[in-house]
Amino acid sequence: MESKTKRLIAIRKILETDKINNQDALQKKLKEFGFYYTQATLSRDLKFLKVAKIADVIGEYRLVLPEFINKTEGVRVEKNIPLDKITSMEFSGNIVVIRTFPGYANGVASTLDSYNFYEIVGSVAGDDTLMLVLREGSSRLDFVNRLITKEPNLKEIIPVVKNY
Amino acid sequence: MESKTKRLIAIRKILETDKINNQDALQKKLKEFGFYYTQATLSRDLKFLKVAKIADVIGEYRLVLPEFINKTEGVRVEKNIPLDKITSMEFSGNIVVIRTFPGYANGVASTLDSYNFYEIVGSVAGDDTLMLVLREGSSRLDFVNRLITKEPNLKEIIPVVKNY
DNA sequence: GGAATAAATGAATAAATATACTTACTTATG
DNA sequence: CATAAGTAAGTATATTTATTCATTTATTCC
Repeated sequence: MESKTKRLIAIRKILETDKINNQDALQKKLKEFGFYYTQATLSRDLKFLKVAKIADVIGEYRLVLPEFINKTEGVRVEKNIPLDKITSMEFSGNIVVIRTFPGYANGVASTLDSYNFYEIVGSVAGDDTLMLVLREGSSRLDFVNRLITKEPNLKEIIPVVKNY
Repeated sequence: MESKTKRLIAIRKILETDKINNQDALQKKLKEFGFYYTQATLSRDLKFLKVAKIADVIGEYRLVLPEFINKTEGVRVEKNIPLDKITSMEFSGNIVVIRTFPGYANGVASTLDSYNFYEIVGSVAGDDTLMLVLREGSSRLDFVNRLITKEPNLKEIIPVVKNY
């Protein structure tokens, strides 16, 4: 049917502009545009369109078109600067301060970013220093363990850390 | 709890390597790793981790970590208020970690700087991440409230915050 | 045009997922 | 220390979503 395509387009348009949190809401919205279909059809449509239902930052579910999903990171196509540019690592509070050879902080930061460690909320880098913010609930040891599995030769640089 | 973090990490690891198509399968897989939890808990975990359930190319559903979702096409329509470049905001300790679209962190930081919020001691920005240091005595809520009065549309991005 | 085949859809239902409510336990606070 | 406040997680259930099955509607190919 021609109207199927129309409906799919309408769905995409709706999901682009409105916050729709389930198929029921979508069905109602479609009605406003003159599309009368059952939930079953919408389920099939969403499967076809690869729409995802994801919780957003405020903890509400939303139907999201695939291209609108926030890739946080990890997809950055920068060559991985080896972590052996790191010269030291220290902790203070929930901050990890990492020193590198001059000029390498950004490279190291983006390498670490690309690993997308759950324990790290975010990072910023200057010239020879970068900082990571540890996630609340994640311990230094959690982070260190994770790091070592990725880059075992860092062991010498990583300070002895207690689990807090 | 410590074990919650461990479980979250395990979930992420499993979803990275295996094809998991529903919470039931995830629950079974977790058992192999010694994690015994109910479906309800996994539902909460997936919400927290922003895992999506999407149909893949062969029409099977899969649980997918946010950063693994393929952006196929289409570009998000960005408005030109600088703060609309913000994609997420998280807190850890006295640090606010703000993510932006690539390249916009500095712009956003200087916009925020220009507001001269009392609650913010200072900021640093990288490429797509900036950090604000909260003033001692100022709560997250203080900051969030202040921010919302400036930029109400940020509400969607700002996490639910308790007053500490 | 009409039989054969495929596609689209709804109704009913199965399956999967989210959540209200409760309990145990941990962490702050006076 | 005691009480409050917060967090984690299970149970039971409500809600949401996917699918099976039947029917209708379109498409293909003589």
